[in-house]
Amino acid sequence: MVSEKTIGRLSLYRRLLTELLADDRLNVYSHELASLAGGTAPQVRRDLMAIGYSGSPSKGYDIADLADSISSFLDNPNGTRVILVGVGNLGRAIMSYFKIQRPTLNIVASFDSDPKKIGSDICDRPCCDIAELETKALELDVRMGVIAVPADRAQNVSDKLVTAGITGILNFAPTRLKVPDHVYVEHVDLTTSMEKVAYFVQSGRKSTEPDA
Amino acid sequence: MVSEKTIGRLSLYRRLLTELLADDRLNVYSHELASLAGGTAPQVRRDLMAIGYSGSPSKGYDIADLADSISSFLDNPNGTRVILVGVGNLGRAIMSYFKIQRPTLNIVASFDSDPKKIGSDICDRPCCDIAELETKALELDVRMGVIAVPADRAQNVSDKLVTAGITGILNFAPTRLKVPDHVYVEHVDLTTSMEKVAYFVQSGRKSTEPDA
DNA sequence: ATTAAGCTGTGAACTTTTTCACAGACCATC
DNA sequence: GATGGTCTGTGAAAAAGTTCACAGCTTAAT
Ligand SMILES: NC(=O)c1ccc[n+]([C@@H]2O[C@H](COP(=O)([O-])OP(=O)(O)OC[C@H]3O[C@@H](n4cnc5c(N)ncnc54)[C@H](O)[C@@H]3O)[C@@H](O)[C@H]2O)c1
Ligand SMILES: NC(=O)c1ccc[n+]([C@@H]2O[C@H](COP(=O)([O-])OP(=O)(O)OC[C@H]3O[C@@H](n4cnc5c(N)ncnc54)[C@H](O)[C@@H]3O)[C@@H](O)[C@H]2O)c1
Repeated sequence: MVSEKTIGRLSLYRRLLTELLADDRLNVYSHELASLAGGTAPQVRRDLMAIGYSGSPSKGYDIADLADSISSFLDNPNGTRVILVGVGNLGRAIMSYFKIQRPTLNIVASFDSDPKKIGSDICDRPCCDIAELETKALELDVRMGVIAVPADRAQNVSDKLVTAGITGILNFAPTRLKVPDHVYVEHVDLTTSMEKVAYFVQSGRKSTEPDA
Repeated sequence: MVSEKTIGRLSLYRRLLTELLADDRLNVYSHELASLAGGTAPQVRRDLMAIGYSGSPSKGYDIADLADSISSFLDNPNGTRVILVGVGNLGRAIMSYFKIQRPTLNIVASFDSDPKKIGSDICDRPCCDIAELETKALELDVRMGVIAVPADRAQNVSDKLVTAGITGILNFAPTRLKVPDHVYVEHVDLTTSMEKVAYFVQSGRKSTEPDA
């Protein structure tokens, strides 16, 4: 089984490969990809081994082909439809960023509790009443949700998402969500990230880890 | 030496302890803190052992005292002064969020290249010209920086920060920064986080990791 | 007093992740 | 067609991180 860390790095490799393609590169060696990704060559080779991809000793990896292989491993072939709850400062930043993104990751609607926002379009997507979350989510056939509401509302929103059949949540609220076993949660804790950097600045310690 | 993972969890524990304090709790057991943090009891005890903190077998840990111990381990006693570069959607969200935060983490100024933003105040802090970064950073005596500029500008901004004496960077741009050895970089890669969740949704795999 | 229960601190075992190191493949050049 | 250099794929070793399991302490109840 492919480890969670490898999944994250594959996503990174794919993005780097896309950039290389745009530069008209055709092939890449593990050590080059490693250097771009901030890792080591053996690690790149292990990660690719995990998805059963093979390169050639002379040319390295075929960039376009590898990117395709990673995509067919990572992506849902029908694309992933996403809803976002909490259209505040952060929610809006995310909406605007992923609006322009690849069609495979598609934020199809947002939800809020603020009457001023409900009914309007945020980044070309309808902003709906949080009360309609369950019905709308089923209707839109969505499996993934993003939580960007204040911390004290996050667990409640999470419960609603789970009821609506969501099985993956990206959570920006500084709260550890309690969810059933079949639901995957990724916590993005910006305060902790800030405090970690502050600690390393304060202590004078240098970076040791291959990746955050 | 305290591991990077432990540093991150200590930051989380401190926030949970602060919440418990606000609920007038005085003591907490490792298994309670573990449950709030989404971890295990032995792990909490190991993490606290790493900073040399001891609880009592009968009462567990003294909440206020433990929070203080974590703070004196993590924080610079004079506070950490931070500058942010790139006042776009994301940069503004972060400015507004950390404006209200504890005085120990203080975003003192922002920088941008857009003449419309330069000179104005963003969240009560001056927005300066990126060209002045080096001089202003020295003047403000800042050691930590946040990068929220477009990907193709990130390395250039990073170089400027390093020249200005910054030793810790929180980077939101989807670019792996090249920095000298003494500089600590934390990458927050939201696209990868999204894609990870999408993968787990698509594959039907459940969450296994103790923490993201 | 004595017993019982439930906690912490920690050596040791275990698991996961990363790195090493080298056989085998491939190409370019002589 | 042999030689040398440089790559991949991978078993094995090492390192890092986590969990187990229990001794020892403290309190509460009998
Ligand atoms: N902005 C940041 O940089 C930052 C940093 C760290 C953490 N966070 C966390 O991210 C979350 C969002 O941050 P923000 O700065 O965007 O906050 P915000 O206050 O700007 O936005 C919150 C939004 O959620 C909406 N909302 C409130 N209750 C709701 C409910 N029950 N259902 C649906 N919508 C609801 C509000 O109307 C508002 O639009 C918060 O939990 C915050 O702690 C943000
Ligand atoms: N918004 C998101 O949700 C999101 C998600 C993933 C990644 N990111 C990354 O975060 C970064 C910022 O995202 P955003 O949505 O805020 O973008 P944005 O375009 O809204 O903001 C970028 C800001 O940087 C400024 N800028 C450009 N060049 C500069 C320079 N050389 N020096 C100083 N300032 C400069 C621009 O004037 C603008 O204010 C980008 O790298 C983006 O890829 C953002």
